[in-house]
Amino acid sequence: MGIPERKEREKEQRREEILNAAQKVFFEKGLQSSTMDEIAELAELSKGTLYLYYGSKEDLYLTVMLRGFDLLHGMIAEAEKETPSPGDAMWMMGRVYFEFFEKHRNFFRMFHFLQYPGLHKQVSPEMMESCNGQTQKTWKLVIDIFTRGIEQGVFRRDINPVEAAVILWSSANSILLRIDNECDRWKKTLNIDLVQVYFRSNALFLQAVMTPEAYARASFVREELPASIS
Amino acid sequence: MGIPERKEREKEQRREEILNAAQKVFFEKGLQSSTMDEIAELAELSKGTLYLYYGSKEDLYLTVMLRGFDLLHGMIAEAEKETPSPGDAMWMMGRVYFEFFEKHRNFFRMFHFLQYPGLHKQVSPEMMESCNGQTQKTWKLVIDIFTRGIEQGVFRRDINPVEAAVILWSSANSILLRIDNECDRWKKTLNIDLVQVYFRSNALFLQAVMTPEAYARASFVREELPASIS
DNA sequence: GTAGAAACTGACTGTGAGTCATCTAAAAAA
DNA sequence: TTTTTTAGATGACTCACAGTCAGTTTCTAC
Repeated sequence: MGIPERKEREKEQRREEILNAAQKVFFEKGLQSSTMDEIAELAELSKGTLYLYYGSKEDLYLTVMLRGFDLLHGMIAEAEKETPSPGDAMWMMGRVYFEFFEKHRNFFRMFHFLQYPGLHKQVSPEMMESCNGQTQKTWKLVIDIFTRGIEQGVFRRDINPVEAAVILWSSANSILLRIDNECDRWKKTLNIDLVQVYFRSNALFLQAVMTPEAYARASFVREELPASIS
Repeated sequence: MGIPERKEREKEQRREEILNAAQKVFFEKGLQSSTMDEIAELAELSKGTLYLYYGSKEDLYLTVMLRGFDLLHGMIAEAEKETPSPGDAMWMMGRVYFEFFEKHRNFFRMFHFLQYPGLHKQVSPEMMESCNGQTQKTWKLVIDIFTRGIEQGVFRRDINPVEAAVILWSSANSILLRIDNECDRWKKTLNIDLVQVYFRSNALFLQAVMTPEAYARASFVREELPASIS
């Protein structure tokens, strides 16, 4: 254990410490209302030091977000491993994403930073690349399930696995976002439980892309849905 | 025409002038990069004056956005009026939103301000109310088509019109957002045309919620899709 | 012990949202 | 016509905060 190695370790540790402080502050206040001074104070470092480790506030934010991506990827990978039938696995994707949404709401909210246009000014290209790589990895998992399902005759042969993944993921994401923002409003004004809508939407989609035989056999069809979280 | 009336008119006109300047600047630079000073200069007024007419930068932004909502509402209302069959009308909703997306991309992008959490700090409650009212109005149009379609046996009786509207709108919105941000990436890395995905997603959804007989009769099924915009 | 490198600091700069004491010109009153 | 009142407009100012950098401290090597 030479000195350079120890220093390298210490540097990495400092990076982590900063990231932990940032995560705490970002979770509490969101990107806009968090300040670098506050993060620095929590990390017991000066503001200048933060910039030795991270290029900008946004870079720091995205690095925290990547932890969320990792977490979600892990959850999805595990669910996929434990669900051999592609039809059921696809249904599990929806359930797992919902579970992630409930347990790690702060990370879920961070994800939408990427989608919000015009907020990327300060993000370094390398950071952008990291994020794209991470998302690609997770997309690949979902697309592969579709590909496998088509080969096994579970999904219709005329659907494109990538297209199906985009459709399922986009609508799931969009409805969860609505649950996060507007759940109470929909409940009050139109008596709609958006959580139910989320699962019905996924079910409707699967019914549309699965072959009738596979759908009839699928075990999720009569599964009990989670209760509303409102 | 008394003096108070004239003054009132002039005040309203000034409000509009400010709004026009703001729209131009926001369209060019987005919310973050636009400054009140720049808007003031373009409107040939001092910054202080802007705050006599609008409570905050965000209020001003949302007021511009409301113009976009109006525009979209008008387009949807007209399409609905000219399409008697609820099945075709639902398909038209997707086409009209796409047309809006293409022609008024700047407004489309503004819409997502509402969804982005934590950006609403500076928005006045009245402004929020206005936005909710506007969106409700447009939701109602879509929901009514579903309700009518169910009564006429075009849509399955076991679907809830509000739920169907949420699902269709959310997924459409989400895919358009992806087209806006990531169209080229998907084309390059996976050779996927997201515009096609958008229309296929809508078609898949309609197939799932329409009765088989109505679907067989629907005129949109074999319609030619718009070419990619990439 | 000392030279030099690496890590850290915090006062400083620049920017931009929002404020407010002051000014101006039009309307009302005299 | 002159004076008073008032609504509307102004822009210099404050305050907050991201990002910088000249200077300081701490650690390593010799």
